[in-house]
Amino acid sequence: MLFQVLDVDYTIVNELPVIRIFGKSDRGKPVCGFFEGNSERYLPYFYVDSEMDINKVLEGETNVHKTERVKRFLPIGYHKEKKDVWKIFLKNPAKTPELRDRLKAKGFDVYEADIPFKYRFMTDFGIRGMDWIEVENEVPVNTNTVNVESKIVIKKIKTTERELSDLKYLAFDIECVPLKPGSVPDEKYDPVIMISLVFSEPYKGKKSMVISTRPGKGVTSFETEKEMLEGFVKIMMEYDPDILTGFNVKNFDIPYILERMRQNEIVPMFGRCKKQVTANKVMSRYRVNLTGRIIADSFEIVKRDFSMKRYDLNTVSENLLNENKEDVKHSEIDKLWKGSQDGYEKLVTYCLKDSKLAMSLLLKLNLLDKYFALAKTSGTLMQDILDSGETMRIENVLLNEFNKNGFILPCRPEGSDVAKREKQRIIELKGGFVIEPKKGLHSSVIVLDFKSMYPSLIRTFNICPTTLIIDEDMENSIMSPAGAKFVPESVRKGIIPSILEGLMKERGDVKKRLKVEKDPQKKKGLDAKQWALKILSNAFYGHFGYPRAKIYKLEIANSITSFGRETIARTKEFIEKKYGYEVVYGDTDSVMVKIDKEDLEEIKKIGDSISRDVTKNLKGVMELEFEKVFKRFLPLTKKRYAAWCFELTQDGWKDKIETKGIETVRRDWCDLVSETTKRVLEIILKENDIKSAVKFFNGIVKEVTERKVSIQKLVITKTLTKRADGYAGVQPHAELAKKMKKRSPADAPGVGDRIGYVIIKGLDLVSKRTEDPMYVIERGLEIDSKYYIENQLLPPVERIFSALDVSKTELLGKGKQISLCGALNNFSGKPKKIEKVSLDEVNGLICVKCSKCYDMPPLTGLCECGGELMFSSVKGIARSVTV
DNA sequence: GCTACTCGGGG
DNA sequence: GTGTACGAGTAGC
Repeated sequence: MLFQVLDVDYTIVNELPVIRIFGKSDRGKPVCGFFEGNSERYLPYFYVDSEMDINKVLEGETNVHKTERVKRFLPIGYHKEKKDVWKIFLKNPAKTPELRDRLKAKGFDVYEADIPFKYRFMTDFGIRGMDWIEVENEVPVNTNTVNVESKIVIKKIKTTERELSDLKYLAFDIECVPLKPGSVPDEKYDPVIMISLVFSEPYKGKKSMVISTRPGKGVTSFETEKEMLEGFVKIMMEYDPDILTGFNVKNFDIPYILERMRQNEIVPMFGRCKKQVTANKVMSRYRVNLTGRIIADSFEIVKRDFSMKRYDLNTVSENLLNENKEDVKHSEIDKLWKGSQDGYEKLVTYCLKDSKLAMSLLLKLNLLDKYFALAKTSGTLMQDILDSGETMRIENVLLNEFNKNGFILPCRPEGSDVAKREKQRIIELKGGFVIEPKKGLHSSVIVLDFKSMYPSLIRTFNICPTTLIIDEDMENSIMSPAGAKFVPESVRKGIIPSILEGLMKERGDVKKRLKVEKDPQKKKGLDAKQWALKILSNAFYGHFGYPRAKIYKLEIANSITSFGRETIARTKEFIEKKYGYEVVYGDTDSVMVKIDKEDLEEIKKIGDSISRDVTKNLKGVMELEFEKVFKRFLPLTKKRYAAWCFELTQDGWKDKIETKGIETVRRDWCDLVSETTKRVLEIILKENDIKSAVKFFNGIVKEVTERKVSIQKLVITKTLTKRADGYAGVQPHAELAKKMKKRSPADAPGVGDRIGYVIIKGLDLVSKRTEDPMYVIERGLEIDSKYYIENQLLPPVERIFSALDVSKTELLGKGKQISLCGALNNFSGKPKKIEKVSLDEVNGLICVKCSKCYDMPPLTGLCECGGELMFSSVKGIARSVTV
């Protein structure tokens, strides 16, 4: 039998563990393989480095099975010889931490005592997540501990290479109604009213289903919530998906449904073993345990893989699928649920659409390809790849490779060590070298990059914890500019350099295959593979400087960056001295070289020849590459620039505007800002015309002042995350929500709603001058053009222009901006005092003593000169204002 | 400029 | 489950 590994866990049989491998056979059948061990039971173990007789220490430890004296290399520092260490075998994996902590408390050096049993097994038997396993002469097992038909004993394990099997997907979405309208549903009290399910393979001839406690067209209805939830479990078990998906199901739908099952006294059992499904809250996030299936939450993956302003299902589907959610507001769900049959059916469609979209995201965009590749290359189980970050992947690779070569790994640090490391890291870890940018707008700049710089440095200089020379003196050692010393490859090749060599060579092979591959499906798979190899290679460097890492070594991290800084500095010098070109900028692994040619092909030729020349003079596997051309390059500061970029692709040269560190989209900016910033950059970079860009901006300022800009472009949007009166400070959108509630409680925005607002003219704090755009249009209110110019448009644009020495006054169109107060003073000479004016005549504040004008009252309530402030209007100064 | 805190998605 | 885990963006100093 042949099957692909989806999940691994263990169960206790006769007080000893038995490994279970959950997978999908080549014939599309779910399988569970049981592995007990061959002649001997396979048991958990860890290591202790001690000269003492450990058996004396372990007397009375009931969980210890046996001990062995074995030879291993210690992981940190170069050691000529393996050392005698104790290998302690245990009975119950779950009780390992207890013993580990007792030994640690007694001062013993403990190794590999924090490896989950399933990973201990996988490492020892060379099994990686999503691997194919070949089993011969399978023997069926008689057990009722798993909900899988094919249950077999595994005696011998052999892995093979094969394409991904066809997996079965289920997308679902729940709807629930809060008992208290307008609040967020509470899983303790508020029932689930409806669940939609979408199947990747038909289930009883259906592509989708909606189950609910109210009958309707196309709805499978149940009498009670309890029956519906039982129905949900039944469908899940019968359909038996490998992958469970939905939008934010991991942090909402699943925990919610589990609590509803508890309230209804249903045992939550819908995985592939007879263990209850649990969702544990860890630091405000849930971790769901669903044995044998993989939860792949579309929301989480999209958030990781795509950069967007917002990540709600509608925005995400619009951007990635060109589809939209059904148009139902949260506050409407209650009405539709309780209202007419037509309205109810709208709710059904809405619920179904959400599941469909979640499924489409996963399948149409092949979102999982990259993660399947990461699971295989790092050896991590698919669920862990989706749930956890880089650390776990790296440490899995490390465990595999260290063990294979006779090394053992340290344990993860304890809380107090992490805190110490965090402090030390800030002080001692030095990053890459950023070349001071040459001011101005440059033309024809070549971008040259070091190919995989940090991994290449690690390989070139044999940087590894296993080659680090600790307090020994040795000839021929390699010394980094940071001072650490490593043994050369001839003495011992480091494990990490070897890992990286393997990963990088494999990536080269995959890329070669990718070039000739024609089949689009296979191409996607190969592309995911090369991406995973790159991501993994690049993550090693960071690991040495990560305070929670098993191998945290600042000497190593600093050695890598110091070699990097040296390389970049030398490269800059080399290019400037030998070629006479100017290096206008560079960051960590790149140099931007300004040359005097126009033609792209010609420029590339020069770039290639410089790269070759530099590479020739570099050590080891270091390589400088031509990357792209900046036809125009505008550096603002270190780490911030805009460029008109040309890249050579398979279909010739492709151009785009590239920005780094310049915010073009920000949540709290209105559309006008991003549009204007974008256009300004375009004029500067593409037309090479600063004056024209200034003129364009002057025009926008004028349009705003003259109120010619569509109000839609001035709308700023924020989400009301809690009740409007629950905010501590003054929040613009919360203030508006309060106002709207006063006007019409029924239509007021509720918690979770997005609120769009504009800033209108007035005397209050800006945050209190927020208004509903519709209300502004209806009432013909005046927007605060000064706010939009000074606080929205100017900040980003000013940063760009200051790199070109264009001043703020030029941007505002000098002469035209006489402040209203100035005009007022000029008209009236000395301000006259008027007792009362109405609010719409007020246009600012004025000091009675020195006549200085203010749009907003200073915090002190008084003028800088100490004078009293009065309202000013076209008519003069008012003591009070009628509203 | 840096550090501390908040909030996202879901209904 | 031999594991205790974000991260971008904004407010505040």
